[in-house]
Amino acid sequence: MNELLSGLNPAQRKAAAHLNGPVMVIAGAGSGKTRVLTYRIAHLIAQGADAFQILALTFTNKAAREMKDRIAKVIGPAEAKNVWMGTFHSIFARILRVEGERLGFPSNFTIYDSEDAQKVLANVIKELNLDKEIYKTKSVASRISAYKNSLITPKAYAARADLQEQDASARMSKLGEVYTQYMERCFRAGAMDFDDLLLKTNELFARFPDVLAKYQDRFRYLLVDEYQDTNHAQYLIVKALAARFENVCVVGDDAQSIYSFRGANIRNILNFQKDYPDAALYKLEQNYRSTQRIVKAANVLISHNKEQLEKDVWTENPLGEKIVVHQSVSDSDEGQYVAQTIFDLVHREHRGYGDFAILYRTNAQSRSFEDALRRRNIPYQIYGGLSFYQRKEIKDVLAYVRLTVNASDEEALRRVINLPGRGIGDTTIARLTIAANDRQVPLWEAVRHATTWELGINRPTAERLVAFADLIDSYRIIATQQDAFGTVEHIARTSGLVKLLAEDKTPEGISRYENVQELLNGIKDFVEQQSQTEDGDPSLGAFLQDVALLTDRDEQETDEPKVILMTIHLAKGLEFPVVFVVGMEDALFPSMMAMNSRSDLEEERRLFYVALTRAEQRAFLTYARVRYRWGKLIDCEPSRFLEELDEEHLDVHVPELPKSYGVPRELRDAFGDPEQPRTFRGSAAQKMGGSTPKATTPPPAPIRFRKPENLKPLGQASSASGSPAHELNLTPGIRVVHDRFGVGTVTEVEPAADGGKATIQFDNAGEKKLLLKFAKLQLLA
DNA sequence: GGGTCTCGAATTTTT
DNA sequence: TTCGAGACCC
Repeated sequence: MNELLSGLNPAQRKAAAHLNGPVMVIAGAGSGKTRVLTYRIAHLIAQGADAFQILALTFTNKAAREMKDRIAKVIGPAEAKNVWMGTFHSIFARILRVEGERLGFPSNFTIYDSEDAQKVLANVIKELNLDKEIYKTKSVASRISAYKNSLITPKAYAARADLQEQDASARMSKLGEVYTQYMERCFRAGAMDFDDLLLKTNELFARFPDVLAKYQDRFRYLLVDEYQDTNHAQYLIVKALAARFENVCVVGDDAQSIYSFRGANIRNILNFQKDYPDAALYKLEQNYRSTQRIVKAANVLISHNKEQLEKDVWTENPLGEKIVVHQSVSDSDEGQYVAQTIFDLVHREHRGYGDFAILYRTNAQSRSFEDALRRRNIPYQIYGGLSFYQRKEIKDVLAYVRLTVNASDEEALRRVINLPGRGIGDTTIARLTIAANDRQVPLWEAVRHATTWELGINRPTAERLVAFADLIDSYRIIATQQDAFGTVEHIARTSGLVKLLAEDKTPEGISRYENVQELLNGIKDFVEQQSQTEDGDPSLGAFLQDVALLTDRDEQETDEPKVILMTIHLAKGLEFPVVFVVGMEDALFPSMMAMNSRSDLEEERRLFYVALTRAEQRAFLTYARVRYRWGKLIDCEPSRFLEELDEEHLDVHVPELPKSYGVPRELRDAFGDPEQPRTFRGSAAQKMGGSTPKATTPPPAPIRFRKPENLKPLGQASSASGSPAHELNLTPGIRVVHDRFGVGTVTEVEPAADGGKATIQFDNAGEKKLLLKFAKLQLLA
């Protein structure tokens, strides 16, 4: 054993070697967490555990893939293949394919992605004659998703007066009905959404103890990666599976919990020791990634959070350079500074472009960096945005595939029934929908019976419907005779989809066409891969299962090194030699939506912690004084997080503003208010600049990131005019409704020129301090 | 049924 | 500003 684990440090080794009983590993950033998981699995097998008895759960396909690869290297690919390793969703989808019939789902059930789910909801809302301005599909979807992640089924919801009241106060008193209908529609379509995969697994385990026992017995060793990101549903699944043998090892870092908006519950990791009182706790505190400066600065930052597990991350790495904090005049200026700095470092320090990452809070920020990088001919790659499988043309092809595999799949049917155009319009589909709803059957049945049921559809259209149904049936036959590649190629050719794409000669059209070709190549790869393994399954159904839970494809690793641009969320788990964290401004980072409550703010701080700890050697933090947002130029203040960093580790660049800066054009346009003396703009900026020259003035001015309190922020004077929120004339005691927090009582009002602030005690969301200028409050009638 | 226009909304997003 | 959805027109 010692030989196998000899490459680990003492803490890592203990964590990897402690095989029985509950174990929690708190792994600081860059502390070799994956290494521990990998060696723990290898060690388990070396100690005689059957690879088939090990279940390792991750959050992303990428993480699962990486771990698989690493384990294969340690214990050999043959044995590694037997370990059940994958995302929560893929593992439990696999189990539900086998066991789902107990819950009434066919084994070929479809997995609806978020887009499908929202379309179903939109239909339900429409059919229930609800106001779509109030029942916005997005917010309805996120509410339902939150319920599912808390295991609140429509039935459970019906028993929860508090939740109903909360929804009613958001003027969605029919939410329960929408939820019920939505579930019903998915069920009839033989479909589960992402959340269902967890919800139904819980239901399965709760209702069928024999099934639970089977999997408890099978998975004697559980490992969970990124445990801090588990939601309630995932938590309960793990708990249920672990109940018998309690050989459960969770690995995570509470300081990197950044997905609470997706239902992740940081309490799961904070309470692990309460759930398993005799749990062993190991802390991986040695950081192998970053310089001492970065590690120390990150520690100081995260120490501002109240809720956290105690740990002391340290490193033996060199001290490294100070973290540069840089002020820019504007967002475009910020872009230029970053591009210029990358250019300089590439030449001065002989770095490659691939050494750099630019991390931002919101996708919208990428533009100024793209512009600046392009101007300097610096190659870059943006991550995020639409993934391959979310593209329309790909989803169109896959919809045919889905329909072939599962004819009940309503969303797939709706998507392709008139694509390419077959003369089947909205009216016809509406009639089919009514017929299917009346009979409580899948929409497909109505299509199939278009000529036999009395639906009021005219003869030619009914015949076109039957022809379409025949076409899909013919695909089903092909699918039994050919592998996935053969079938999809046949579908692409004969459905008319490819022809449709080929006709479009615009650059976008050509790209769409190529994407479909790319999909076909991917299917060919899949088929070849499957045929190489003895128990492989190259069928269409197998392909669809494989693809339904993929969001990204392996990023095309280009040979050319490129500067990476991505959101901080996407950067979690990655590392880069040089990192720029940009847009370090209040209301941007921390996000405005997160500034009202302690827990939200702490999550933003963790997000900054994640950003900072991505850096191996150098980190740059930049902010701008003004920035275009929603088409308007707005005034910005440096992020409060910057003040929280220990200045000992910082190198603050606040360039002297050029003399000609006086009244810059862009500012004059936006803020030119003749009645407003405009000295303070300049003087505030000058003060910021004044502290730069490090050696000169005797009493070194303390670093100030924030404007002195007595300076009114620019722009407010002119923009303060009547937004509805401060016409409400709030006084303490008034009951109001907030979009997100629901109903609350005003407890305190602080008037100000810009609308002021109000403290509100929300019935279900606690006390919040809201800026009236931004909070969309409504009086409760 | 498909294109064009206007309006409105606009963190983060592992699956 | 930009993106998307929905209304509206041909």
